[in-house]
Amino acid sequence: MNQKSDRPSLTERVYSALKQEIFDFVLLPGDRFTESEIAQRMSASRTPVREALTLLQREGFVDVMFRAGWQVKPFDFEKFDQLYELRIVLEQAAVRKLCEMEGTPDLDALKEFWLVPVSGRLDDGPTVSLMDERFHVHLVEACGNEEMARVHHNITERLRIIRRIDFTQRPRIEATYQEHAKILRTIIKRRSDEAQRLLKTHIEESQAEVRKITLHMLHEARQGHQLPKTSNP
Amino acid sequence: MNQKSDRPSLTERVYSALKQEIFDFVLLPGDRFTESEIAQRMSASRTPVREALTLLQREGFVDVMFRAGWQVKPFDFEKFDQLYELRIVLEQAAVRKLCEMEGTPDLDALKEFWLVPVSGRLDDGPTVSLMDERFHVHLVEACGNEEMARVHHNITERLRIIRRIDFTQRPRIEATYQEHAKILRTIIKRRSDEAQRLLKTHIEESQAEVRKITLHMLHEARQGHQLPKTSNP
DNA sequence: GAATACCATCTTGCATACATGATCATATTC
DNA sequence: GAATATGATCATGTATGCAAGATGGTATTC
Repeated sequence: MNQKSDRPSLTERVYSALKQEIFDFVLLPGDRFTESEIAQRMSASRTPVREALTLLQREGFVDVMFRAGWQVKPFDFEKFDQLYELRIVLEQAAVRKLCEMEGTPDLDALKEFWLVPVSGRLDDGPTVSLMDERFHVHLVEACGNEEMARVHHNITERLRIIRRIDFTQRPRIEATYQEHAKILRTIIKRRSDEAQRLLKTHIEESQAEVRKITLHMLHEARQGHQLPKTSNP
Repeated sequence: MNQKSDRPSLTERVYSALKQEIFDFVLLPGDRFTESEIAQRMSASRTPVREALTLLQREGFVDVMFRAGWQVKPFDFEKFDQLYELRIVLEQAAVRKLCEMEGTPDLDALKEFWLVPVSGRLDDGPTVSLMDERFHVHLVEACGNEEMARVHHNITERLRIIRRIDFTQRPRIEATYQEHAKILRTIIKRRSDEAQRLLKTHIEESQAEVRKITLHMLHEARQGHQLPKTSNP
């Protein structure tokens, strides 16, 4: 009866592709582009492109200028800070729920990856970055509140662009392994407050690191070569 | 430069109008409708209607069936519970921020309405319902995190349909006045934990009341006249 | 030479056209 | 009479057409 037809529509295809291009810096923050341009690149008409862009706009990834093209939303560090703060709020709530849960929370997948001897650890930045994201997403999903998971997922995507910067450096990868392991063990022991504290510190450290590197990159870019025309105020 | 053109587009107009119709039960949960039908009613073409519907779909207000029309999302009490829980998480975080804020939080508008002698209280259900919503929204806005406020705003809209039920009864209006006043005073005294506790209880009481009445209404509807074809499983 | 006026071009916002698949009432078959 | 087959109708998904406004470069003026 409820067809739901999961045959992916063109709109969805364009939507995902555009979002991915933003994540992959194919479209840089501040870049301007037009609907026809995207339509041609994606072999679609303007209609599904427009629908995809309307969604991306609502989610804060792009801006439209009246009859004057679209723009990838420029970096806004204040927004990033707010999103980080929100992330902490949600993940802390999730951890609290996990610790107070009746049955055993489903953390097997996480344990399998993060609770391993040092010899079993990966050191590939992009992979660990991906797994780090999954760790936090999974934590929230495991607490059983789908709406919370949905909101958290959106925030995660908004932050993805800058979070990966965190894993360009070796020490951060090791720190992530250690901290994730400790957080997991504390949750398993049901020590809610301690787990929340660890989680908060963990996220804030990552946030601080990202900010440090980003500012450094911006500084370098401003001094040296041209910065992509990010019209940050 | 950045035009931003706040001349409201047709898409936006249709979007708001449709959402309002859902809030006002002009479109009932479970109702099915078509794009052309809406387009005609709103004096627009299908294009802006589709864009508006795409947004509403993403926000969880409507469902689309492949080539078989649209449907106002049927009541889903599990979702409502999850949204209530999320509301509590966000508002508690906001209250914590308010209590720990450096300057004086901007709560004047709230004080003016809620910290009044009994004689100055309103007893009009719809009005108090509106002001109740504003109370909670304002609380989150005052804490200064726009992203948190945005998410909270969306949740508030998703819950609006059933929250108004809470104010169909006189005692609940009085309770709301008392509880809001107490919460405000506790925040002003910067007693964070106490304020959070009060807020949580306040929301949960409202939630319990709503659920009680809703179940009663559903029961009556199932027994007596036909329920709008809400295909809840 | 600088600033302004103007025109061709481009871009979005909206309307419309068309194709494929879903739906439902009717007809047909056993 | 019930169940299935069938076809007209309708709905969405996508492409395209058109209009009004934004943009940018050129010409003109002082």
